[in-house]
Formats: sequence, structure tokens, C-alpha cells
Amino acid sequence: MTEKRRVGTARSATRTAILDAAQKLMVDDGYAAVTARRVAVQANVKPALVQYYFPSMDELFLTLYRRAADGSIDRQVAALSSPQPLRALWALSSDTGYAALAIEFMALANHRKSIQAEIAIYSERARDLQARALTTLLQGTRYASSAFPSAGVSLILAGVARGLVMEENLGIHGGHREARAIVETWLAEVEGT
Amino acid sequence: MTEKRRVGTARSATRTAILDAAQKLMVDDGYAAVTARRVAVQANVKPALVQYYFPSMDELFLTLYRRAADGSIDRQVAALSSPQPLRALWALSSDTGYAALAIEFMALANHRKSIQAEIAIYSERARDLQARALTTLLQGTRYASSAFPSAGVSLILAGVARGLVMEENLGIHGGHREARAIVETWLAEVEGT
Amino acid sequence: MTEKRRVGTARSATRTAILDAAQKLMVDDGYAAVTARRVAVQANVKPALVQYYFPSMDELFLTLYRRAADGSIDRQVAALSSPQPLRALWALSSDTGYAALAIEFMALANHRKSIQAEIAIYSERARDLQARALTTLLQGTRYASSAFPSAGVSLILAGVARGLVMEENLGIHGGHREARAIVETWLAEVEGT
Amino acid sequence: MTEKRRVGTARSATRTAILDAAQKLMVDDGYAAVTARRVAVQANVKPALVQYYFPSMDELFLTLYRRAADGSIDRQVAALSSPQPLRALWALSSDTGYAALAIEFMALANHRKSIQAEIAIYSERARDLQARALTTLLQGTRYASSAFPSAGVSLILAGVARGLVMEENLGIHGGHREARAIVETWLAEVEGT
DNA sequence: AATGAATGAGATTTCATTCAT
DNA sequence: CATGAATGAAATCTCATTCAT
Repeated sequence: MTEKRRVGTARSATRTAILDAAQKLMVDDGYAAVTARRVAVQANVKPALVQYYFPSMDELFLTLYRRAADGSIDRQVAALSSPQPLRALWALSSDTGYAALAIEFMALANHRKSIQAEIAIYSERARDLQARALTTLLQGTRYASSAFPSAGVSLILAGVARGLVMEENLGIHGGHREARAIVETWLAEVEGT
Repeated sequence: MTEKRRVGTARSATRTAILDAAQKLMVDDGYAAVTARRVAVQANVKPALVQYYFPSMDELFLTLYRRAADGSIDRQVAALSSPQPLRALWALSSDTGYAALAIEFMALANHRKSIQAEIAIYSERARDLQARALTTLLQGTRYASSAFPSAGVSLILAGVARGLVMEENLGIHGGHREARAIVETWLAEVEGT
Repeated sequence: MTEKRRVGTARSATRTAILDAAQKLMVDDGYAAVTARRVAVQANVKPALVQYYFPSMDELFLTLYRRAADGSIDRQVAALSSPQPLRALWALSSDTGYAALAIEFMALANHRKSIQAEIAIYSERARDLQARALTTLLQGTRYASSAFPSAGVSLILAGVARGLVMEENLGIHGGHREARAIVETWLAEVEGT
Repeated sequence: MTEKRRVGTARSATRTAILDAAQKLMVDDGYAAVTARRVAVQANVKPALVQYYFPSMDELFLTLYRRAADGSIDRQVAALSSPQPLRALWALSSDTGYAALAIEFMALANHRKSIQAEIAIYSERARDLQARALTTLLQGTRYASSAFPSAGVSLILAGVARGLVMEENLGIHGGHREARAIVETWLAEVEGT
């Protein structure tokens, strides 16, 4: 599928395996579990090879973040051009797999300032993308009003979705069914069944 | 239940200083920065003393969490019995100081399973508390309907607040003003100006 | 001899053993051979203990330098108040054991800027000490003239001594006997036999 | 002896660039800073290429030393056949650029025994060269005596020059002006103004 | 002639924890 | 109550070197 033209660093299968391993560790055990050693074990390579591809952990995290963020933007674009854009966006935001990774990166940013700037840039981009789309999507509904600025709606959706995912990861379930129902009702109202 | 005076360990000023130091580190630099050594430096005590009071880091984190959670429950109870309970609750949830600590504990839970159960217990308790209060507070409004189960409303408020705080910590501002405005509008609707 | 009053860090026998080991490695194999591990082996302690006493290698080197420099100043003071001060000073300067360590520290300073300042301070102090003494000692000789400023004489003696020691360490012997003879002649001239 | 054109490895511009880079690192940051990686960065080539030309670091250092030593001998020969041979020799010995490299190699020899023998051979050769020249140059002066064997004079000049350069590198200045003045006076005495 | 990939060794440093006093 | 000493584990990073192409 991915061409094999350039065998070099950027597309190496080993490199991808290392990033995959790091991502799995991050989602499963939290960012603090992502050490060169454990990544190596998970990816089934020697520890020194991890540092060969990513001379510093900062670089590994940054590369992983950019890969994930790019994928996320792509999925959002796809969702927003699907038949039921809002439902698709909501499904995406509240997807346990993707959201958990995003949350870990946010926590990591507190500790690694190199990540922080990157997250801010990407998040603003994602919010802007969603806000523009929402402006269109909410037209013709009672939310097409200055009382519901689309950037605010975007943030609220993201916040609720992230809240659900974070809590599910922790084994908290109270209010989840109810909150999802409220969102579903809203989706039905603005996008039909 | 708690004895009047139980001298010694539990109420020692040193012990409090250690917990305060750990909390400050956690908020400022993230949970991974909370090590016995750095706590000791911050609290201005010898490292060995930290371990004297908290034989393992798990115990330190658990103690710190319980202290913070108890305080949080107390503040919520107070907020809910204030003149404008919903505004007070919202102010509390979106308070940068308190929320940042809560978010760090959530991230920590991914890494320290001993924390996870404790967080779940407390969170369910807080949600339940809020849900009961909301049931009363929303009576007489158009949200007193099965379309807006109070536990769901509680979760949504918490999620949005946490989203705002997390993003502000990262320097993300897009949509914040707008989201706060939407919440303010809702608060005005259900609680008056 | 050294009192044992304060058993703490500063006078611990272990600490001294570590410093001694570092010094031996430095003289025998060069500064680059002084690693925490090898010091530990040489001192017969566990590697982690080296870092317990000297949290960073900079601190170890600085402590070692100060100890050596203080000893050196003491020896110079003693030499300068001995019956034949110039001969004693020359013997001291060209003593293989002490000079080799000094030379290693000079080389190390190129690499560890924290050492550089310390060396400069101590060296200026030693030169000043010698210059003052030489001013007195050369009185009444034909070197008590503005053509032979004592600070310059001090530097020349130190340079020649260091040159001899450096070269001897490297197995270079050409001119050594001759150079020593020239110095001896000069010493005899200004200080008698 | 050296062939006219011997293409390939020995005279490659890349090889020269690598040696130049190593030399610059050695002078600027000390011998311990000369690693294959940093040499590569400095020379703007890939690290593996450094090892292609110099399979081991020992070979790199030896090659670099021989190149520098040959150049130094050439410069000495030139100096000694100039109009004011002693002044030229002194200028050469106390030239910061050249002397600093020589000093680093002496320090390195303590750590890499393969270098030591090479330095000894070259140094003896240089001293012999100078001693022979000095024998002639001092003829007709009051230093043309068995009290001032020329090999000893050579060593003394070298030692003083090296002392000045080493100390200047460390930011030590006490006595320098004075020592240089003493040498200048001597040069004037034996070589005229 | 040049280089990407891989790897074992080892350096520095940080950590949590145990123990004796 | 408090602390100095000691230690094993592990993390990050740097290095030299080998190998296949």
C-alpha cells in the first residue's frame, strides 16, 4: 500500500513499529510509561535502535504527536463531509481509542514544553476547522444564532466527548448514559434521525 | 469519626508541608514531576523524611488525593447551598487551580492503578451529589424533563469546564469566550441573572 | 589526626576513599578515565554511592580540585618557609605526583568550564604567593632587578617544572638532565649550595 | 617517499575536511570532545564516513598527530633558518594556535597509549633539532658554555612557552607580561634587537 | 566512495526504598 | 522523629564499531 520507493528513515517499517509501540504504551499505561526501553520491548527491537531513530524522547513524542494529529485532522475532514457530519464528528470525538491518546498528550504537555506548542497549534486548527463546518451545518436550525457561536459549540462537544472518554478509562460510568442521550437528542434535532 | 486530637503523625505540620509541596509540584509541573526528592526540596525537608511520612509514593498520592477530594466535596456542598447554586458550581468546576489538580490525578490514574479506584469512587460520589442537587434546581425550568436527566447535565457541565481549564493550561484559546458565553446564557435562563 | 567529631558527609571515610580513587585514576589514566563507575571500582564501593556523595561529576571534580589545591598551597607555604625555600619550591613544582594531577586538571578545564574558573583563581593565588616570596628571596642577588620581575621568575620556574613532569610522563627524556642542571646552577647561585 | 599523486583515500578532500574538523574540535573543546559524531557534524559529513576513512578513533588521532607534527617540524626548520632564528622559534613555541593543539595531544596521550609513543618520538626529534641549532646560535654568547647545554635551553624555552599558552587558555594572566619580558631581554642579549 | 541500519557498552543522572542510628 | 548511608533499578543519552548495500 505505502510505496516502498524511499526505504530511508521516514518510511522505514522499523520506525513505524517504534511509533506504534509508543502509541500503544501511551494509551494503555499513560505517557509516563513511554520510555525508550519499554518502547523497545513492545516494538521487539533493541533499545539502542529506538534512540537511533529518535535521538531524544522529545523527538519521539513530537513525531508521534504529529502523526496522530495529522491522522486526526484527516478523519475530521472525512467526517465533516460524510452524510451525517455531526454524528460522524461526535462518533470520532468520543471514540475511546483516539481520544485517550489525545488526552495523554495533553497531560504530557504539562511536562514537556516542546509538546505544548505543537498541541496548541493543532488544537486551534482543529477547532477552527470544526467551527467553520458547524457554521454551515447549523444553518437553518435554531442554533444558527449569535447565542450559539459555532466555535463555542465545537468546544462544548469536544469537552463533553473528552469527559466521557476520560471517565470511561477510569471506570466511571455515572451520568454517561444520560449525557450521551442528551447529545443524541441534540444531534437528532439538528441533523435529523 | 475523625478523633479530636490524634497527635503525632496524622496532623503534623511537616506532613502538611509535604502534601502541600506535592500538590504544588503536581499543578505546576505535572504528576511525573512529583518525586520524593523534589517534594522534599519544595517542602524544605530532607528527602528521607518524605519517605518517613509516606513509605511509598502510592501512599503519598493517595493521601494527597483524598485530602483534595474531601476539600472538593466540601466546596461543592457549599456551592450548592449558596444563593446561586449553579453559578457557584460552574465557577468551582472551571476554577483553574482546583481543576488542574483534578486533571493531573486523572492522568496519573492511567499510570498508578492504585489511584484509579479511588478516583472512580470519589467521582461517582460527586456526580451523584450534583445530580441530586440539579434535579431540584432545574425544577420549574424547561430542563426539568426526561430529555435532560440531571446526571447527564452534571457530566456535561463538568466536561465543558474541564475542557476549558485543560486548554487554557496549554495556551489554547479558540472558542473559549464563545463557550463560556453559551454557558452563561444557560445559567441566566435557569437561574436568573 | 583529623578529628572525628563530625561524622557527617564532609569527613566520612567513604567520601575520602572516593576522592582518593578519583585522584589515582586521574593521575594514572587521565581525566577522561574518571567516570563514576571506575571511581567506584577503584574505591571498592557501589557506583550509586559515588553519586550519593557527589550528585554530579562536576561536584566530584570541583571537590577534588579544591582538596588538591588547598594541599598544594599549604605545601608551598611550608616550602617557602623552609631553610632553602627556592630548592624546596623547585622540588615541589617538579614533583611528578603532584604536578601530574595539576596538569590533568588544566586539561580537564578545557572541557568542564566549572573547573576553569576555580583553576584560574587558585593559580593566580599561588603565583602571587610565590612572587611575593621571590621578591624577598632574590634580594641581594643580581636577580633583584627590574629585569627579573619576581612574578615572571615564578612563571618560568613553574613552566619549566611542568614541562619536565609532562614530558617524563610521556617517556620523553631529551634535554631533561641538562635543563635540571641549568636550574640547579641557578639555585646554587641565588641560594648557595 | 611520498608518491606524487596517490589518488583516492590518502589525499581526498573529504579526508582533509575530517582531519581539519577534528583539529578544530580538539583545540576549541579539548580532546574528549573529539568523537566520530561531532567530527562528522563539524566536517559536514555523515558519521559513518568518518569511520570509513578512519576505522578506529586511534587511527584518526594518530593521523591527525602525524600531520600536525610534520607541519610543526617544517615550521621549526623554517624558523631556524630565518634571520632571527631564536625570536622566530620563540614566536612559534608561544603561538596560541599551534601550542594548544600540542598540549591537547599531551593530555590525550595519558588516555590513549597509542599516541604516547608517537609523541615521544616526535618530541625527541624536535628537541634534537632545536638543540643542534641552538648550539650554533649561542656560539659567541656567554651561553656557549657547558653551564648552558643547548638541549636544556631548548626544554626551558619550550616549557615556558607552553606554560604561557596553557595559562592563557585558562584565563590566567599573573606574571605573563613579566615572563615574556624576561624572555625578550634574553633574546635581545643573544640575538640583538 | 559513501551511507543507513543496527547494536553492545557504558556514562550520567534520577529514583524509590531500606536500614541503622 | 528524623536523618545519613547505602543500594538496586532504570532512564536518557552518547559512543564506537560492524555490516550490508
